Amino acid sequence: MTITVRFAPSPTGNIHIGNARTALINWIYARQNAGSFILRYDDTDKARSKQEYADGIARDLAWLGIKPDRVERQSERSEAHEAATQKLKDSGLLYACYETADELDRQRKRLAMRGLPPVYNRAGLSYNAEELAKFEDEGRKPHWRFLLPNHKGDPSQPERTEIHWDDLVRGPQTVDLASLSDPVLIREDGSWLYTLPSVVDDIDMGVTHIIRGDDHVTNTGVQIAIFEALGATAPGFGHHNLLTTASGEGLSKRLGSLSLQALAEDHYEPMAVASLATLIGTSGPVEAVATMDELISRFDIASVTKSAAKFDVSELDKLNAKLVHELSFGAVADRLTVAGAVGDEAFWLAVRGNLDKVEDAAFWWQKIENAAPQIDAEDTEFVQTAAGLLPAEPWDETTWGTWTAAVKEVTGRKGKGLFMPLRKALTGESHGPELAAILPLIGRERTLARLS
RNA sequence: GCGCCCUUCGUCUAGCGGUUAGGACGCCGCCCUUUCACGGCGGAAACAGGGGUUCGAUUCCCCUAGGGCGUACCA
Repeated sequence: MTITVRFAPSPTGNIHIGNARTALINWIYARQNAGSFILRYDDTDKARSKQEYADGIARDLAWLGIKPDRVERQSERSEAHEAATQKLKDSGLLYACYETADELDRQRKRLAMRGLPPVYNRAGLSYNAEELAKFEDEGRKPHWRFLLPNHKGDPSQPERTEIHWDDLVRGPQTVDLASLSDPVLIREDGSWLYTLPSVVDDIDMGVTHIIRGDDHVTNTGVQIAIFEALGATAPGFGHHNLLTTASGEGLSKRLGSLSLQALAEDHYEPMAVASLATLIGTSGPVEAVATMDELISRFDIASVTKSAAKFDVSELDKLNAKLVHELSFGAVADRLTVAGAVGDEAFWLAVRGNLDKVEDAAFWWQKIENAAPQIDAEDTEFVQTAAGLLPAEPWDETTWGTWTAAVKEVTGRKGKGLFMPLRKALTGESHGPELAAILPLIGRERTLARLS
């Protein structure tokens, strides 16, 4: 059986680093097992789902390096969902309820005040003809709940109230259905919540492993019950830990700065983001790896921890810089042009070690092309002397050594007093890439101009 | 309120009754380097608190505290 996983976002917003973690872990798991990765838009909520968000999700995943093997939309599968709905109704596992959201809210508050668990009372199971007539008269439409296979004191129900599964990351898990309300599967307006379509699609699409955030562990109990009610065997489950912000709050769609789109716009390397997003919260070293293949070979889903991990952007900055330092010219040539740094390979190799982001290369390009020389008053004479000792062209990486040796000889200066005035005159900066590499790029003519 | 889960250096974590409590990132120092960075070497740095159990608890049990998640006609 082909290992099949799915990433199933609802297209109701941009995806953030936490969603990326889920997508990446699914993707990597699929690749590790020669499996298939389905991108499935859970867009049953017509009011909030938007095409532009769906497009954005596809774009962000592509940026990360994820290319779905299949793309599906729940909204196009209502026939299958309808069939499953009918099946559940036929077997008496779906029942109509007429409480308003308000009434349900009050019921829960009442239970909470008495220190009781907020579990639905199953009133919908026992309306009499008179009550039903009254609801109809009032024009109320029902929403539909799935009858959980727990007995709650009802001897006609099976004994089993606990659902068990062996979680890919959390190990043996138990959910007690007796502490859960019968889930609403169909809204008053007749539309499905994500619950049933999700199970139906997972069955039909041959999903073998559901890998998602651990905010879904309780849901899993309900979902396994639905899988079984539909006559299917539940797939495997894996619940990874969630990411929080550095200050410990849960990630949410409100944190715009941690959206993939924002990260991309900030010029972070996709592999830096992917590395951090998948490796953090695991027992392995959190390092930036250069390729998806390497990430795939390094990641182990069993090494994911059970507690929430803090995602810190400053950590991303460091991984990003480290990655940039090792990027080959071929990998960045196109982007250099876009950034306005039209340099060649020699240029890239000279400056990459001083960059945090590839885009920063433009800064050094400017310094090489037309720096504003910085010459301190007390160095004026020294710099002019140095200008007079400039070797003839052609220049190469040995020119700097030749030149400074001559300058040292004549002026008697050495160390910082020797090279710093020259660096500042040539680049306008007191730090930067090695001058031996930079000097040939500047060339004799411009060097002369900057020294005078 | 109810339920589930979690708590080891600053951070991500290893540990599954007896360890000098290990690693990675970061930090500090030294070396390398005619700047910065890279690299090499070295260092500081942790078992949330309280009770048990035990010859012996980071490890097992209970309580407290802190945190995450769920508890929706969101996903």
